[in-house]
Amino acid sequence: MEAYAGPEDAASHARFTSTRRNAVMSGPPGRAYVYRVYGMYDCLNVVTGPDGTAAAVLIRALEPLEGVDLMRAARLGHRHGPAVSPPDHRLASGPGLVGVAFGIDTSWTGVDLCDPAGALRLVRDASEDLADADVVATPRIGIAYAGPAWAGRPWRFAVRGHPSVSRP
DNA sequence: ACATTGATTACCT
DNA sequence: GGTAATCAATGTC
Repeated sequence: MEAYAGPEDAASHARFTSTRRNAVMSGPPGRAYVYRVYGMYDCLNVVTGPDGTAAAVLIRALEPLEGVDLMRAARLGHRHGPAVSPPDHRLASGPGLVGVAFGIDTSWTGVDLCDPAGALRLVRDASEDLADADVVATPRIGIAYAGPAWAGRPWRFAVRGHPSVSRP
């Protein structure tokens, strides 16, 4: 995952004046912010700042634990679904692929991810204690345009050596 | 109204 | 190593 701040963050979508795309970033936390990159991939963020403060976390990758068959089906049905299917652990190993695997598009923006009855929600899985996970912090990916001061910040977090992480 | 660009990925040599 | 696909948003006229 990767952290993005408000107008002061030269790498953040919130650096621009509020638009229909990024307005939700300034709203209450726990909501979804989905944007389209390069005209093809829809990337999922979780709004994190308090209401009135723009901030969000981009879900860059995740490990498929259940519904692998559904993810493969979603991938095949996607307009940019690749011809060959990857191994299970690579079904969501990138921000664009997370969107493809879950069938998420920009219409999901604003959805409350903390609603226990929601179709897409954040849960705490007590069966796996991530407090002991070997987490590494690295610079964010693909934001060199923001300049060294921001591109150099280690705001990307990943489990070290995890097979589902998008890049080492 | 038109030109440029990106929080990416898959496929090619 | 390089490039095509494809569009919302920004910047320029």
